[in-house]
Formats: sequence, C-alpha cells, structure tokens
Amino acid sequence: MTERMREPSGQTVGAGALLTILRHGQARTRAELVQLTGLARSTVSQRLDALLDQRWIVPAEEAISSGGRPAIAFAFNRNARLVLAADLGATHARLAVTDLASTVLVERAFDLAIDRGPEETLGWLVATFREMLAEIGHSVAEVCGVGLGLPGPVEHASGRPVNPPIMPGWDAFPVPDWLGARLGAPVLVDNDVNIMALGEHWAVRPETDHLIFVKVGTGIGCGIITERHLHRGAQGAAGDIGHIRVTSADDVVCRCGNVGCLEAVAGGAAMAVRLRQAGETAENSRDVVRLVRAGNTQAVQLIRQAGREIGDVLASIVNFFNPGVIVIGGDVAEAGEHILAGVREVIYSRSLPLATQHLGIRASVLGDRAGVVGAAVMVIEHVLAPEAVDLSVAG
Amino acid sequence: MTERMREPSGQTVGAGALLTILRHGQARTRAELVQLTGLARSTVSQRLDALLDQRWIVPAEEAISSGGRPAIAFAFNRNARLVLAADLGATHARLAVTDLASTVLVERAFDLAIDRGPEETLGWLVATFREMLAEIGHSVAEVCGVGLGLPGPVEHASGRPVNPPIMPGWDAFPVPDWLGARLGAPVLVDNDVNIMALGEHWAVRPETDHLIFVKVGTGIGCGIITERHLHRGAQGAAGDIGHIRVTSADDVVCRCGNVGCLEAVAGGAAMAVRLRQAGETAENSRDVVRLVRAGNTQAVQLIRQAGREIGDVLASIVNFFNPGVIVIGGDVAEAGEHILAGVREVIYSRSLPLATQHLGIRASVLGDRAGVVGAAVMVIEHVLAPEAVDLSVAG
DNA sequence: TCACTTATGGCGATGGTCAAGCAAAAGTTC
DNA sequence: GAACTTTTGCTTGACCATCGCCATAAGTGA
Repeated sequence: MTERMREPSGQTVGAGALLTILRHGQARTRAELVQLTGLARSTVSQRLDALLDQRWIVPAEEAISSGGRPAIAFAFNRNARLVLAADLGATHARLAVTDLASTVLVERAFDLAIDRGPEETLGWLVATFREMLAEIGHSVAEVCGVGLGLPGPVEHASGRPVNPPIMPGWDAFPVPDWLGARLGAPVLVDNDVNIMALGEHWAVRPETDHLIFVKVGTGIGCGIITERHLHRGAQGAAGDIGHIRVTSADDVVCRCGNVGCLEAVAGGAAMAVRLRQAGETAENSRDVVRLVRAGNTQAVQLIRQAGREIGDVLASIVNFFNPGVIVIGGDVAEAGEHILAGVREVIYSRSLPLATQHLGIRASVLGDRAGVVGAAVMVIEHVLAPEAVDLSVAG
Repeated sequence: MTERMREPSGQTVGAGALLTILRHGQARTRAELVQLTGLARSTVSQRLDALLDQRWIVPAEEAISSGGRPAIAFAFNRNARLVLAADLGATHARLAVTDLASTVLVERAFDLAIDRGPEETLGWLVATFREMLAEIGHSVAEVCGVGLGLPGPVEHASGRPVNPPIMPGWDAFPVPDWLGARLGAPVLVDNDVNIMALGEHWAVRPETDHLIFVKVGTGIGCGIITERHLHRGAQGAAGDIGHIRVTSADDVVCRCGNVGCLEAVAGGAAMAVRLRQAGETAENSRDVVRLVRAGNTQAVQLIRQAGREIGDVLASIVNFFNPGVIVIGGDVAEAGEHILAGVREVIYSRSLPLATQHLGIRASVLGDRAGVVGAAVMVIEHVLAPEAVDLSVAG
C-alpha cells in the first residue's frame, strides 16, 4: 500500500506522472521537477531513483551551470524496453520492432494469407518476431508489449475478432492469450484502421485532440480520435463510412447489398472494376494507383471524382464532429494530390466556416507504416500509463 | 496537503469517490463500503464523518440485522444543496430550482426577448431565481451552482458566447462572472442543444455511453455524448447537422447561403414557409405541430418527409459514430410518432446491421424540460465530481 | 434475562512525505 | 590555486493518513 502526494489541483503525482512529464517534454533536472510538481526535493529524488532502478529514465547531458555545480538532467529512456508491432492485412503484413518512442528498429513486409486461420498466422508471427529480435541482438525478455492490428472488427477489451468478414476461423479467437503465452508480454489488439489512426495522431501530435483518419484502400473506413482516445462506438462499429450513401451513385450496387455506398464508387476495388470496363488492366487498388501515376486520363478522372465523393461524406462528418485534422491514408491515397484535391474541394465548399477555418486536410505522413507505428503507440500508451508505471516501480 | 489511499488498481479512493458510489447506487452500510473500496473500516468511517459534516450524506434506514447490531446505511443527501437551472431560447425561457438528484422543485416558463442584451436578461434571471427560491422557502446561500443554456455557440471553458447569430450584444459577454458575483455560486454555461443532450442522457442513463440528441425546432442541431462526456469538437462547433446537405433538395436555398441544407427542408421554419405556400396559416414551428396534431394532410406529409430527410443524415452519422441511442427532441418533435417513423424508416434501411441492431431511436422523454434538467445535471456533475468533493470536505 | 452476533468508536503503530540542515561534490570566476 | 556558487546525497524530526486491534454498543434468539 503506497500513498501519494496530491497537487493543489487534486491530481496525484507519482512516479508515473513524473515519467509522463519527462516523456512528453525534454530532459529535466531535479530542481525543474520540484518546480513542476510541487513535491519536496527529497521526494522527487526518491521517485527518480525508483525510475532509474527500472531503467525507465537515464541521466542525460548536464544542464547549463550558472556558476555552481551543474545539475544532472534526466531523460526518458526510450531503450528501456522493446515493443513488437504488427499490421496484418488481408494479403499483406508488416512487422516491426520499436523502442519506447515508437522509433522503428527493424521492419519487414510480407505477403500473407490471413485466411489460413489464426494458429498458422500467429505461429508464423511469433517465429518472425523472434528472428527480427535476434537480428538486432535483443531477447524476448526485453519486450514489454505486443500490438496487433487486424483487418476486421475487434472487441478491443478482450482482443477477440467479432464476426470478421474476411478472416475465416478467427471469430472470437483469443489472440491476446495465445500470443501472450508464447511471447511473455501483454498483447493489445485492435482494428487496423484504428491503429493507423493512432499512428497518424502520434505523428501530428500534439497539434490536435480531434483527428479523423480515412483509409482508402480496397474498401473505405475511418478511425476516430477524440480527446486523445479512440472512439469505438457502442458496438465497436464506429468509423464504417464505406457504406454511407452518396448522392451521385444511386444505381451502383455495393457488395454489402445496398445501393449507392461510398465504397462502391470511391473504393479501390470499385475503381479497378471501372478501369477494367474501360479496357485498362487493373486487378486491385494498387493497379489503380499505378495507372494514376502513369498519367492515365481515365484513372486520374476516376480518382479525382472519388476524392469528391469522399469529400461529400466527410463534409457532413466535419459539420457533425468538428475534427481538427483529417488525414487521408491507405493504398489509394498514395496516388498523391489527386484524391486530396477532390476532398478539399468539396469539404471547403460544403462545411461551415467555423468548422473549416482551422481544419487541416492532409495526406498520411507515415504511409504504409502508419499501422505498425500505431500498434506500437497503442502498446506504449498502455505500458507507460502513469498507473502502470507506478505499479512497476512499486513491485 | 492530504494523502490518499490507492486501490490495487491504482485509483485513488477519497471522500469524493465514496460519495460517487452512494450517489449512483443505493444506500450502503460501512461494511459494504469496506468491501467495495478495499479501505480499512476506520478509514471509511472517517470519510463518512467528513461527508456527514458537509451534509452530503444522511443516515438512512437500518439494514437487515443478521442477528447482531444492525448496521446504519448511509445515503446520498439530495437535499444538501440547491441548483439553479435555466434554458434560455430566442423567444422563450424556462427556469427551475432543483435538488442534487436533478429533481425539479419549482419551475417556470416565460416569454423572453433575448435580444435585449445580456445585462437586462441576466438581471431579470437573477430576480426571478430569487423569487422562486423565496417561494419554496430557501435562501441563495444554499445554492451550490448555476447552470445556463444559451441559444448559440458558447465557449464552455470560459462560459462566453462566441459570435452568436441571434443574440446581439452577447458576444464574449462574461456570463459566469456577472452571474457569479450576484448569486454567489459557480456558473456553468453551454449551448442549449448540449444541455438538452445532457438532460436526455441523464434520463436514459446508465443505458448507454454514446448518445446523440437531435433538436428539431426552428433549426436543427444535435448534441453528442460519448463516454459520458459532451463532445464539443475542435472549435466547439460539433453537432451542427442543420447544414448538412441532403440529396433531395438541391434546389432549396438555405439561410446560410448554401443549397440543399437539411434545415432548409426539415427545419420548423422551412416547413412553416411551405405550409404558407400551400395556403395554411403557419408562422413558426409550433404552428406546424398544431396542424399536424389537427390531422392536416399537408402538414403530416411534410413532417413525415422531414423525418426521412433527418433519417438520411442520421443514417450516415450512425455508420460513422455508432451511437447506442438517438433521441429526437425540440418543438417539432412534439408532433409525435410521425417524425420518428420517418427517421426509423431510413436509418434501419441505410445503416449497417451491426450498428443498428441495438440502436434505440426514440422521442425525448423530458420534452421541453430537457434543457433545465440538463443544465442542472451539468452543475451537479461539476459540483459533485470526486475531486471537488474532496476539496469541500478538506476545507 | 443471558449468551451470541455484529457494528461502531477509540487508540497506538506504521509508513510515506515534508521541511530543514549539513557536508561533500563539482563546477565557475578571479 | 583559492574563494565562491550551486547541486546533490543523506539524515533527522515532525506530521498525518491509514491500518489493525480491542473494548463497547446495540441488536437477535433461546
């Protein structure tokens, strides 16, 4: 049973809170921390000793000496632990080992058939992670957590997929238990779009509390961040904008059975179909991007129109949700400015001035690495949460 | 400087947390609280003494005695303080004095011209509140907070209106300072739609964490609650769904200058205009409701169609946000099932099954009292927040 | 009425934090 | 190299919230 000081505000200040200050700011001396927290010097020293014991922090370079003994600055130790992160798609996978600042240390991309089921897929995942750890000369013992993104709905609290349409055999599979037993670390699982949103939010942070990440790939989905947390909705189904109806496509039938879905006109698969109808060779969304980059007029017109359709849906969402930033990512977004131009065009003409005056609409800065970075961020925020750190230094 | 026990989970357990347990549950004995919190018996007793001193709790009836000395149960004292709540509209106002459980003790409705400016309006408000307090034989000293809803955008943190379109003279007026100086209690201000959402959420709680309240009056707006908190968005402009574009109205010009806005086809003012064009007598949204209730075919058709248009917009929002409950309120919603039927019809046909299977779509249960109840809830949640209670018992 | 059961209040013990002070360390300035 | 400045580590005593324990109060059942 430990006790804690309270700031005048009523906020507890433990070792975890101290670490949070060091993690989000730069290196700090003891005197600065006393100033910031209001704790006694001796208490700060004791907290720092506990954090040093667990290697969460390291002494950094010395501060400016103003004529006396220079103070030692302490900095967050991003190398204290390792994080395993994976972004599994329907046909591709990207794995990474990162440090505690989400910096990727090793990274690999693979072709992967996720429909082979959870045991085979996750078994391969464990083996590959072990290889990657060996490659950089680290052991599994240093891993503090595993983050995983899956291409379907996931109940985040339990980490189990729920009725995933494209992952046969994965329904309700206890991913965290299975992986945790083999890697000896906590495992966090979420939808792939959600972790991409986390990754992009990390990349633009701390600019905004309200971010919407739109993934335009084979289908279309989005991740919603509000007050620095993912919004998952009542059934965990939030962000499914691919099947919102758009005006100009009442005659198009979507794979979901409805007509006029956004995905059916602006999704990568739908665009590939249209290009094939126009005589081009286009199997999937990547081929669409290839054609756009090659300057194919049909493809450019198509993607520009897709941008407008997406912008139409987002214009409504901007009025409703008032985000600070919209990030467009996914395979198709790699076609560059064409799609973004369409989105901007419609949003700025349709949404209210108050909501758009400070709204940023931009392309993903992480590209196809958003998923693994987000998976790492998810783990890091969990492991380095003040309460978790307090427990770790108490044990 | 006070210190606090921590649960194994790392959560602090102070007097405020204890009060929260009593407030949301029923009366509890000391033994039950020991069980629930993990604190020592003596600590629980001390916390309860502090809460008794401040009259936050009262001893309740005795629990079942299982053959020994009967335990005293303690219950939240809803009469410990009073709350002043007001919902100011463009032309109407509703004032209430409530207890700490949001129960209305006195209530009055008035006609009010808010465009007379803040000083005159708020001066009248103070005088009327004093009258109402005298009426039930209580003094201003017992008031622990004032909640106020205004018909325009409000920066909640400062309580100041920001560029309100229909409140001349109110821009940036320091409402909390002005009222606080005269009533001697903290003042919280917010947009009227937001406080109505709070009120309705309170009415259905704890059924859902994610609620959307749609106000259909002269215009159309909505309040968004997620994880038991209002979502205000990056600029505080969230919920402005009245100017989302709907498909079937490309030719209708809205007062905002755009074409095809939801408000321009489904708002009360727009419907009144259409009824006038059809030869009926309809000045405002209340007249529309009157005609609907009278069974006027034109009006019924119009409102049913309005429901479908609103449903069209909400269907997109359901896919995006995945709320647990949608509540339809405001003047026009009092027309009853006609509007709700249209909304349900479209949402259930357009939104995804996963998002709609447990979705409740219902009419406001509080009606025109949603505003004052919500204003009271806003104050109560602020005053009875654990940290605030901890400070009050420490002082 | 008496034994039994259970809740309650008071007391000392425990342990973490704070404030203060001192000596040593590690620089700067002259 | 000496004087000065500032940080740091360590110790001490006081403080206070919490805990565990015990005597007492207040019922029940035979």
